[in-house]
Amino acid sequence: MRYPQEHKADTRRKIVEVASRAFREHGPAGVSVAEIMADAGLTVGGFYRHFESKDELFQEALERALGDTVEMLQRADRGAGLEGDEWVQRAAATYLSRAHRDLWDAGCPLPGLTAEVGRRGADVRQSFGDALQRLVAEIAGRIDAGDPDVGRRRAWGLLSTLVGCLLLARGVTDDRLADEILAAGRAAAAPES
Amino acid sequence: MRYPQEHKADTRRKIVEVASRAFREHGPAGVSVAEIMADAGLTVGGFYRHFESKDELFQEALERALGDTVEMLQRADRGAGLEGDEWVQRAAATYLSRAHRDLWDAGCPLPGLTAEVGRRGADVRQSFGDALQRLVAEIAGRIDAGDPDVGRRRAWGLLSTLVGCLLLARGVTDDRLADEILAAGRAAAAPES
DNA sequence: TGTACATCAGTGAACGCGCGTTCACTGATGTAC
DNA sequence: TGTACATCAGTGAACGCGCGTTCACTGATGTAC
Repeated sequence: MRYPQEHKADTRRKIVEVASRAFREHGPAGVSVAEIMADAGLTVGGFYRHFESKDELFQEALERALGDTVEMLQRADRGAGLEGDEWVQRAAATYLSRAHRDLWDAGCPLPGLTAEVGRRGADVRQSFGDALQRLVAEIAGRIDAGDPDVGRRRAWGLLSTLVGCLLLARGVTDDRLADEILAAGRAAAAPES
Repeated sequence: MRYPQEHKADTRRKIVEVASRAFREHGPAGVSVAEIMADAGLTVGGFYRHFESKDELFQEALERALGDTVEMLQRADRGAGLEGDEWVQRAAATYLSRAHRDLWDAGCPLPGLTAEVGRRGADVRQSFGDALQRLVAEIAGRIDAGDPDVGRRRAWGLLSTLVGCLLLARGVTDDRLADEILAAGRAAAAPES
């Protein structure tokens, strides 16, 4: 059956959205193309009308998921327009919250998927690096250090702490231990508070 | 053929060692049991005389790999017996070095494998959490803050930054960008230097 | 305006392939007599 | 001391299964005439 004009683009978007959640939750090796298509209300066969391979979908889904992180950090101050240390503290509290730790599928993809990216080809890593730099530029803009180089450096440092802390907190079973890790990460990310 | 007394234990150790490197480099989904056994100079069939499943091997290989990290951090000061901020600076310089970024298979397993752990069952995560706590106790002992609770908190914060930074640096293709990330991580991990 | 045809998003079965796991077998060593 | 036998680490082929990908097919819509 032939579909109206915008239909194909809508379908593609839907697949990427579903995949973005599934990959974050189970990792690329943990979900099949068939499962993703079923979640999107479709069947396997149609997949290759939209993507050349599962890898191509992975790359796109990852970029889309990174957008969620940008949004999360932008909304961290709830429109208060904070800057500098106050914003850092808010961002850390949001990112290193119990809620985010337990939210694999709609949260930041960096803790769960970056290792996979590192093991992939140069093209995936290139587009990932570009997206990362956009995220860091966003953070650096909020940090508001006089020198932009200093802002960028502090942004990479902050992101490292956030990502590493959430990763570790997600790796352990004991919730009390996870909370301890998250609290330590918040303290390390925003020292004066 | 029947083998001398210590032979079985030696073989098992060898398999774990080989697996520990292979899992770090390619991830658990990226290496087959057959490949691991071949690397250890054996054939697939014998695997189940030593392990109940690939998962059991993963768990043991991960614990062994974490031992490498403890050693790396212990040797970071090259026997100078450093403590406090000086030790932190040395440890960060070692962990967040170009060499360690490029050393997937013999380096710290935390950036590359923790996400996998987080997606696994409670038993793997439990033993992982225990090993992590041993590592953090080691770090806390070196940090030497008066209050042990503060030391532990700072140790988790430091480890978060180290792991997150190496993870991000390994995800990008551009070596210059990776170096920038590593330098930012070193600055964040050891602020006064 | 009406009609025949081309298009192409989506279907569902099929194809290969690799993987984790199983299994019948081997044969050198330790042990029982 | 010598011999027959039990043991069991290791072999290599085979079994199922799931997965990524392919393919012949469908049928409603847009388009050419």
